[in-house]
Amino acid sequence: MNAPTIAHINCADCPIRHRAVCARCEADELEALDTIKYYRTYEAGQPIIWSGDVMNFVGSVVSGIATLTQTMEDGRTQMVGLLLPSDFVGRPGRDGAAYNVVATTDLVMCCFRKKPFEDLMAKTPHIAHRLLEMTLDELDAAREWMLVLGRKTAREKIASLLSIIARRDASLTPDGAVQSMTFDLPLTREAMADYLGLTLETVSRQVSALKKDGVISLEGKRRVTVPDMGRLMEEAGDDSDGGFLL
Amino acid sequence: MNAPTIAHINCADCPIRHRAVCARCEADELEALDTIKYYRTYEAGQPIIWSGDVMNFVGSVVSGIATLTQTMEDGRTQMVGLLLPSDFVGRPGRDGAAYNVVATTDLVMCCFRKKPFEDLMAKTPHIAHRLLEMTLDELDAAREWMLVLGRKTAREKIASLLSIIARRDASLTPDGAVQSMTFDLPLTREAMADYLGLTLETVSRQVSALKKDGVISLEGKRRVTVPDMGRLMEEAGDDSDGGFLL
DNA sequence: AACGAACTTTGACCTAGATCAAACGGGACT
DNA sequence: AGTCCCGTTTGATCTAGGTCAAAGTTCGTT
Repeated sequence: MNAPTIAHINCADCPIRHRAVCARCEADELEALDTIKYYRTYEAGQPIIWSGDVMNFVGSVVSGIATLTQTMEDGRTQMVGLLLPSDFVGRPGRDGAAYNVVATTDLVMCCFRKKPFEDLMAKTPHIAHRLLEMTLDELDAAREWMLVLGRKTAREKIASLLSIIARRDASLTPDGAVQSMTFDLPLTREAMADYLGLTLETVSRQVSALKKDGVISLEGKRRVTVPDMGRLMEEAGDDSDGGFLL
Repeated sequence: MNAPTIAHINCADCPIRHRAVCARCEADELEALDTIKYYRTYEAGQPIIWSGDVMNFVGSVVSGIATLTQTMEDGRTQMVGLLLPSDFVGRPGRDGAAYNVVATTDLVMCCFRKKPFEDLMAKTPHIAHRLLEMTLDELDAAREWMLVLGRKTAREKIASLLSIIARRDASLTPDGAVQSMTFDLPLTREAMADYLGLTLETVSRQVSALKKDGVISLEGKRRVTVPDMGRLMEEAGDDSDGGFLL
């Protein structure tokens, strides 16, 4: 049989180009994975897990978008993660979910029952290594977001969010360095506000301001085009090391 | 020979009670670790790594406290992690440091040159698993902190920080459930501000307010006693599920 | 004991973003 | 075509926390 050229820890055959590729995985490991995985779909708006629930599976997003949120008793909520295709959900070695996971668009997940996955992980070190790598990436992302939440102005926050979404979007259809780009905002103003620690009114105002200043332009409420990614990243307060490489 | 009863991924013999224990590690793995580790000390205020530097070691804190910070070009800084004894530093599989790491007190680190550590990790799956577990814990902590930064008021932020420090402190000398406790603040008001996304003046004011309201009392500027941990956690806005278990 | 430097507190004022409120799409129903 | 609903925009006002400034502590040094 053919050895696969692209091998992800979760799916050998998911219909997306996975962001992360594990070239080390062997064909028989993938086959082992194939025998225990299953797909599951969710509708837009449908909750996937509530914080505190037992979570008897792990998995990753195949298509669609989900959010990870934390909520205080009085209703204040903070989004702590945005799950785009190829992102991993769940925590091997722990039963309770720590966050609410909600599908914000129609969503397909590729799942594994937790126990078999953990068994497989114990047997195949590459999977654990890959998972460690992904978790470290997520940790970096979370820490980058702490800077956004703690120290950036509302305008910088919006620009940071747009820049992150654009970057993730671009990585799915890469063209090397990109100067301008267009994409769909997968989030309502309220969801953006929850991600950024702002109110939806402030989000709306700042989006309007960025539009007025020509940093972005809108087609409808959701379709955004960024004429100059470098400019956007300046607005985000990131050290723009010139080009926008992937 | 005696199998060790407490085995941490980094040190078999570090003079601290490690927060996290890996009972699965075998004696020979520990011996292998012993042969490649070394200790290093830093003075209070001394930088350990600058963001962007090549980092040719990984390690963990044995004693003392270090901070992980990110800085924008204009000087705004956000602390993204507080390294207490037993915390791990560094990223197997990546060369560049992503943050500034600074010793805030005199510090002892237990280090491994990165390459040998990675080799060892490849050979001993338990180490990778343990590291994954620790990284997932850190990710949870980072996400909890996102809620603090994004949605909590200044007073809640201070209470959250005190509660976290108290919790970590207590876990080093555990007594089961704790009602009241006393500890030293390891951070200046400025460092607290950088952690919380506030200014040092606001930190000072809110600490004074918590003191005036009897939530805490101070002995000097740094020694804090919390008469009622439950009260403190209420102030922090955490769902205080009654007792303060560890 | 006096001096300095670093850290902390407190006060007065200001502003970015929150809050409250009203109006404005735009698409999915009848 | 009308209307209902949900998301969005925009305006007017308020306030938590930032900014600027000046004292007060603590502690190590001469």
